[in-house]
Amino acid sequence: MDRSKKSSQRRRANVNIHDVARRARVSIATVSRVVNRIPSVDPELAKRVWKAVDDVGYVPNTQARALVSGRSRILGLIVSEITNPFFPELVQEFENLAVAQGYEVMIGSTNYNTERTESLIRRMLQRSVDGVAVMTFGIEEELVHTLVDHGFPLVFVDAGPELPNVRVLKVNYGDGIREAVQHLAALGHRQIAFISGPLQMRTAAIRRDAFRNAMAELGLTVPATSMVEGKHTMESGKAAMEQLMKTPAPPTAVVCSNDMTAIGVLHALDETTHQVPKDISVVGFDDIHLAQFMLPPLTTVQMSCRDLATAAVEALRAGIESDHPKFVQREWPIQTRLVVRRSTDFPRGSLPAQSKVAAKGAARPATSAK
Amino acid sequence: MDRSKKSSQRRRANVNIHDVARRARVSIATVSRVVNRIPSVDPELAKRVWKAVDDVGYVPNTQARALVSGRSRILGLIVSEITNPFFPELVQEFENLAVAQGYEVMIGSTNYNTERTESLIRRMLQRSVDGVAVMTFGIEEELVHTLVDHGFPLVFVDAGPELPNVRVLKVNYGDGIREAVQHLAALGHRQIAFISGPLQMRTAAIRRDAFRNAMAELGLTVPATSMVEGKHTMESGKAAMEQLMKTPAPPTAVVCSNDMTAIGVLHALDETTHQVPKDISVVGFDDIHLAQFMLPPLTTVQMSCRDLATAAVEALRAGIESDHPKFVQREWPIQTRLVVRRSTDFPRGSLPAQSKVAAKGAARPATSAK
DNA sequence: TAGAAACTGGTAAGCGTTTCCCGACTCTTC
DNA sequence: GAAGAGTCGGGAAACGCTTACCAGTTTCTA
Repeated sequence: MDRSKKSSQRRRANVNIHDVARRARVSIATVSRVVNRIPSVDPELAKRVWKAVDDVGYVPNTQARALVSGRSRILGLIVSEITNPFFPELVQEFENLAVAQGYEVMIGSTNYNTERTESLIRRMLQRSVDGVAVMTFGIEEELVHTLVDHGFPLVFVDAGPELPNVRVLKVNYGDGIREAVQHLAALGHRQIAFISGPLQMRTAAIRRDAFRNAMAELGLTVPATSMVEGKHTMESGKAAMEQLMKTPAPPTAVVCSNDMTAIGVLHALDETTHQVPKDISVVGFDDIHLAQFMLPPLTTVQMSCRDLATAAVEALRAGIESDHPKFVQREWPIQTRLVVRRSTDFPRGSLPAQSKVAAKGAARPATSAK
Repeated sequence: MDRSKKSSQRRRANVNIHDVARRARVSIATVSRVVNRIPSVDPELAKRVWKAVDDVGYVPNTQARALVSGRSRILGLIVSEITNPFFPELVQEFENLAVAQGYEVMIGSTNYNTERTESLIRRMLQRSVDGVAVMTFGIEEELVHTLVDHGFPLVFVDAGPELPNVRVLKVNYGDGIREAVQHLAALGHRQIAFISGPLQMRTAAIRRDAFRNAMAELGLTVPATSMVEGKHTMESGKAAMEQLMKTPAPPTAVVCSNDMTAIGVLHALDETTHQVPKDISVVGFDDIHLAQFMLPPLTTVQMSCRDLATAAVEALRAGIESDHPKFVQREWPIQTRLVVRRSTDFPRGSLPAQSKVAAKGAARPATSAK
């Protein structure tokens, strides 16, 4: 009863700019100008056009728009794996910001798979995205090359090629990790171990170095057996912790390169008689949503998704919309900070009970657990 | 050195079909036919064209294609909240399947927010998606209306309007929940409580009814105090469990309407002296990834993301590509089944130790914990 | 009051495809 | 050897929009 209107074949275009023009008794050029808010149109006329738009229910066709303007108003977002809880949060923020700026976002996960990644890039090319944010936290060389060749604005995390259209989100791992180490040291820990991510992943190496430096600053040494390489997964975290417990002088605290690793550590300890935090303190990194849901809720270094997303979208927009893309800053700083929850405490028997409260207060910075 | 080629203004189109045509010394029509694998082209000629395509690095422009063909080859996917761990898994599967069929997917989350949802639908309309899967597990009436009016293929979960272009994924909650109840009953539980989702959410009501029926089948009664309404969140699960423990005869087992609720229950119990599963057994629903990472790993009713995604994509494709969309089946069944992990066990002291093993074997169906 | 400047709004040329229609060519067949 | 059937491939018309260019009006200045 309603769809008989225009069913020449299968669904064809809805109403178009001509319908609006006819109804408002103006040319299509004027409609276009009104819709795009080009100020040279008489306000009265504009009002008439808007009314017509409303009356006929006109929605501009993005494909046509993109075709003629050369910009798709789509931003690509490449992450490692969408099922890793860190990323949905990032995606969400990114999407909100992009949409607020009139962009759509095309999401893809590499799953650490070259073939998949290549197809992903090809897809983005085909849809002619206006720019791509690569938030994989690991440089995958080929990916970089393919993308760079095509000349559209690019954003990487931590490091990226020295090219005019590339911006880099510089995460300040040092601050957060130093806070974590100092927090543990203030609680009385001296034997602090570190479970890193896969070291060929650049971000993993950077985090590890940040840990080493923070320890050195406090004059604490880290025996080789206290540095274990994991894979940023729960399983690897569990395995790493089991290995740490076998060493002659097991640590009283463990700092992990990401939260999933820390969760693995919690699991490993759950299978022993050790309790967290009474026997061993655990610190994660990322502050994924899940961290606060663990038992006990995880003390962790927060890397704000919102900050990351904001910087990424802004850097991309700057590259796309600026008249002088060359002069846009190349590096965008991102802060990290410790969030203290319940997985860290004094090492067993380290302090007399009555001084605990004071020390605790001192050792626990900004306890904003959410 | 390379980009001087064609930089009339800001980045303009790369190579186009004309370039290929020129190089292969054919018309653009032929190139189009070759690229679209229309069989009426002489194989030799086709080979020449493919070579030209390769030589000049031609990538068809999707916008133009979409403009003329009227199909964007984009599938819309609407979920409730991408940060709820259930959804990324669904998104991933959906995307894989869609891409395999040559579609791109446009994801959006409603966040239970009407305004946001409206803008989302407007965006999808603008990008002229070929179809939309609404996987929110809750009917939001306005959403439905807006979508339905536009006539493109639609997929809903559980229930949807009776319209020719609408397909419905019918989840068989009954089977999985019955398995869960029988599992608990077999272990010896009689006082089994249920924490539902928000009951105005259709899926929540269905799950609750499935629980009631399963209990009735076993001749077990459910006192009103053992049915608590939650909100499908961790916080609400925690609150509900606290309420349950205050009742005169607290349950020995709790079935939850989703996993997040169950996780909340775990948290509530963690703050008491009750242990899971020794004192209380807990069963979730969904089998989110996280479920197996809990302490203890959660026994839960699995609703397979892959099944859901597969059905959604297929139903959508059927609506889009079929010559006779009317004859495509309206209902697509989805199974559920129990996955037994470690959060369920005998009620304390219910069975003598020596018979445990046997009972356990009997009571634990298909223990495929991953 | 004439002429220039400032505004408005219309015409039409693409943007890169797909696809209809038709002509050219190759085979058959009588 | 010519006519009819069957292939193949090219020309050109959309698809819906933006925007350069231009023409008509109005307003301002000398």
